[in-house]
Amino acid sequence: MHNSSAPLIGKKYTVRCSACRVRGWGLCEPIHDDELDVVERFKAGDKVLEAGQDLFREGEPSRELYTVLEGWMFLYKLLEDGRRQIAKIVLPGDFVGFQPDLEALLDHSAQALTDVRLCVFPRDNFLELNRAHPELAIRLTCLVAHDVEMSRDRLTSVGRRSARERVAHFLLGLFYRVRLRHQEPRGASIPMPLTQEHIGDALGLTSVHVNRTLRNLRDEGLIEIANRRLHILDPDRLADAAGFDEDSLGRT
Amino acid sequence: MHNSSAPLIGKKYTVRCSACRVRGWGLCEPIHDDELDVVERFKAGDKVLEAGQDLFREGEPSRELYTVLEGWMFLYKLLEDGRRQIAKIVLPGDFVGFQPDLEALLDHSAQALTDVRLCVFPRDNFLELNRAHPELAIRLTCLVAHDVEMSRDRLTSVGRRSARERVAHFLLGLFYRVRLRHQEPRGASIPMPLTQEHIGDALGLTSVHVNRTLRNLRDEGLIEIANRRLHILDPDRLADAAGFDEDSLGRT
DNA sequence: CGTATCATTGACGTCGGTCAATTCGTGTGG
DNA sequence: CCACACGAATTGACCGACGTCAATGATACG
Repeated sequence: MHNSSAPLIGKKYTVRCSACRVRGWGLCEPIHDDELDVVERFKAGDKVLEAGQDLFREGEPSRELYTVLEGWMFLYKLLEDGRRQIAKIVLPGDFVGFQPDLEALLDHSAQALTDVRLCVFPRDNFLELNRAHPELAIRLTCLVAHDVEMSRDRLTSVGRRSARERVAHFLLGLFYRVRLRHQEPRGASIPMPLTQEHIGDALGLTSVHVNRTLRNLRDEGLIEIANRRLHILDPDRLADAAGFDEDSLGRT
Repeated sequence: MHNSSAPLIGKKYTVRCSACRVRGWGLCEPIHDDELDVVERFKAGDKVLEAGQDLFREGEPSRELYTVLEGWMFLYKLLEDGRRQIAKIVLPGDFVGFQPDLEALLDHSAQALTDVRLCVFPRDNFLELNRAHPELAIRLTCLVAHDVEMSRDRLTSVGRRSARERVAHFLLGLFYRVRLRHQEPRGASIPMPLTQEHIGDALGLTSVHVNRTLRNLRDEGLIEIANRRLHILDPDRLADAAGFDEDSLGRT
């Protein structure tokens, strides 16, 4: 199991903030270049995870906070009997692990979809750092507030849209989100490390029904999934199928 | 239409922060008593809304931020064809209207369930206020982060729980949330201004199915709804029906 | 009283779930 | 290079939870 590009496992260096791949996206975006060393001194190092591994699990105490540098993850919750809800697909630049009470136990889990490299912040004194750097605090608030928006969007899909609309909406949203973030070639396709089961667990569907829905969309020439990549063949008609609201494409 | 207690409409005075009913709950909780006048000078006044009125609507520019002082509201999103998803039940002490980009258009609407009194903050310079008061900024972050938790909880319900589990979970969660907040008599009942349609729109169900589900729970002696009040008759068995996770009762 | 809103209930339909078999794809060992 | 293993994708047959439609009550309010 490894990323599409170069494997991460084994590379043991620590990313310098000044050369950080997500300099423009992560928590540190509003931090002045010449203040960056304050954050860098605070940073506890990098962490590398293989695809399929959990970064943390619901019920554990929170020890660290993370910015994803490379690779994809997802956040999820489990019910007692094993039913799973995936709450968020995490892309490079996303900040994970924050919760209202940093002393409390974690209320959700996080798992790597691909091999992943993370920037690690110690939990202790994290609020101090924010107090000392109001810009950081405000940026954090905005990141979290954006999570609320995405989460309510998803809730609206799962609560009120048909399976077809949900899948179309999800794929299109993911597509735009990835395209905004990756400086990658601007083709009409993105990497697709999610299985149909992942998609189902994100949308409140079974993988079987996701499969049928994807086949419909494929048969109609709207999308294509091959080689672990998602191709958007007809964005307009896909947006129709999604009942997509173009406004909701803010800075994700 | 009016609140269970005294009607709000017509009372035109402005609540003093020092006598604020939600002093211990709202955004200002961490603000020192002797600093409170800074916030008070920032406050733009009170606003009163009748039950059923919208405070703001999706797509409008954001002008103000609010703390609910009295009464209940809900946040919701509409699809083009009118389907509605209720994202949050808003109680006194809750802060509403914040979004990642304060310049952007609102991505959701807010409506009063009962008559409501709000504390109004101007949107402009709100971030300045936060910059000047790091405690406020951090408190805001925590409030927003708590919204994420609640939203993901709801998502998990809607995505992965049966109608029965959803309804039981929702009622129990609301019950605890209200009880934590109101200094009210600690009986086993709370006010219930929500219609069955509201409950359905919050849980991704139709009002008809909510009705049937409520009847089941009532027939089994778990709950009772009468006189616009919800009575929890058997919290333990209701928690069973919900597959309720007792951990998730943090400081809501 | 008349009207409006909400709750309730029955008959019936369907979207999406369940179960299970088959195929595909990719990585592994011989 | 081939045989095999294992997870994921695919497909069909069937089913049931929840939605739709529509009628009837119950309450509240002007």
